[in-house]
Amino acid sequence: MMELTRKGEYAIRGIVYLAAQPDDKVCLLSDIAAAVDVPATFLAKIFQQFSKIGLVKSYRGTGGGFLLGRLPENITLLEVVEAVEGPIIPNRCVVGAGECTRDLSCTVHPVWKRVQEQVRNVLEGVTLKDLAGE
Amino acid sequence: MMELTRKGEYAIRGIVYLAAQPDDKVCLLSDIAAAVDVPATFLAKIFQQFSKIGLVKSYRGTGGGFLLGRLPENITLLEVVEAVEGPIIPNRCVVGAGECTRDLSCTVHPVWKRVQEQVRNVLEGVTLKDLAGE
DNA sequence: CCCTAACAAGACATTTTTTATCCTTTTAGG
DNA sequence: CCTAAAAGGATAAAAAATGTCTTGTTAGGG
Ligand code: SF4
Ligand code: SF4
Repeated sequence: MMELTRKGEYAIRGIVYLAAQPDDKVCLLSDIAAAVDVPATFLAKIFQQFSKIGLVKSYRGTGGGFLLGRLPENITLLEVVEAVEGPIIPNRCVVGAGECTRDLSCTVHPVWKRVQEQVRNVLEGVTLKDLAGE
Repeated sequence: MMELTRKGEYAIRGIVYLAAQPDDKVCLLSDIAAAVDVPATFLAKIFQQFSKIGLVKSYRGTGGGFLLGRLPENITLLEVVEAVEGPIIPNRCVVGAGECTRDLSCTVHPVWKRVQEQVRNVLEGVTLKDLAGE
C-alpha cells in the first residue's frame, strides 16, 4: 500500500534533473525525458501541472523549454509530490469532518492523522537542492 | 496519494469490531458486516485472508464464526493493514536491490526508506486493544 | 444419515485509476 | 511566414479496486 504512482516517480525524476542543471539553463522537454528515461508525452503532462502552479517556468517557441520556478532549496519534495499526486491522504477521513460518519468516535482516525503528519514531515524536510546533490 | 483502499478500511473496521467483543464470543460474519457497514461478501474475502495467517480463527458449520487469533494487545495495526494491503511500499525501490536500476546513486531512494520506516512505526505502535477501547 | 448453518475458494463482472498516446492549438523566434 | 516548442484536449489500453455469484467444505443436530 501507499505506493507512489509512475506519474509521481517520473515527476520527481524530471524536476530533480532540472534542479541539477545550471540555474539559468532552459531545458527541452525532450532532453529531460531522455535523460530521466520517461515517455516524453507523459512527462509533458506532468510539467504542465508543475507549470500551472509555478513549480517550473516554461517558455514556448524556438529556444523555449523549462526551468525551475524557484530556487531548488525552496522547493520541497512534498510540494512536488502533492502537485502531481494530490494531497497526502492515508485515509479519506483525514480530509475533513464529515468524510466518514464514524470519525467522531473512531479510534483509528487519529492514527491516520499521525501517519499523514509523519509522511508530510519527511517529505517537507527534503528540498530539490538536497536531491540534486552538489 | 498513499490512500488506504476500501478493502483496508473494511479490514480494520471488521477486526476492530471483533477485538471489542468479549474474548470468547464467536461472531458471525453477517453480524460483523452489518455492524461495521461493509458488504458481507467482501468482508468474507478479507476475513479469509486474516484466517490464513492466523490473525483470526474461524469455525465452520452451525455455531461457527470468527474470533481473534491472538490477544488484541498482541495484534498491531501494521499487521492488519499489511495482511490485506501488502507491505508498506512508498516506492518500489524500497522493496529490495535491483527493483530500480538507479537505486545505487539515487538521492531520493533514502527518503522513501524513511517514509516507509515512519509509517511502519506509527502503525506498529497501535494495537487492536488500543483501537477497541475499553 | 440427512439437513442446515456457516465459512472457503474460485470464477466472474463492473467501475475506477493508471498509464499512456495522438492531434490540434497557442506562442515565440528568426 | 515557417519552424520550434509547450499547452490542451480527446482517446485508449492496461491494471487495480470493488464487489458478486456459484460451488465446495466442514460441522452440529435430529
Ligand atoms: S478510520 Fe474511522 S473515521 Fe476514518 S474512515 Fe475509517 S471508520 Fe471512518
Ligand atoms: S526513488 Fe530513485 S531508486 Fe527509487 S525508484 Fe525512483 S529513481 Fe529508482
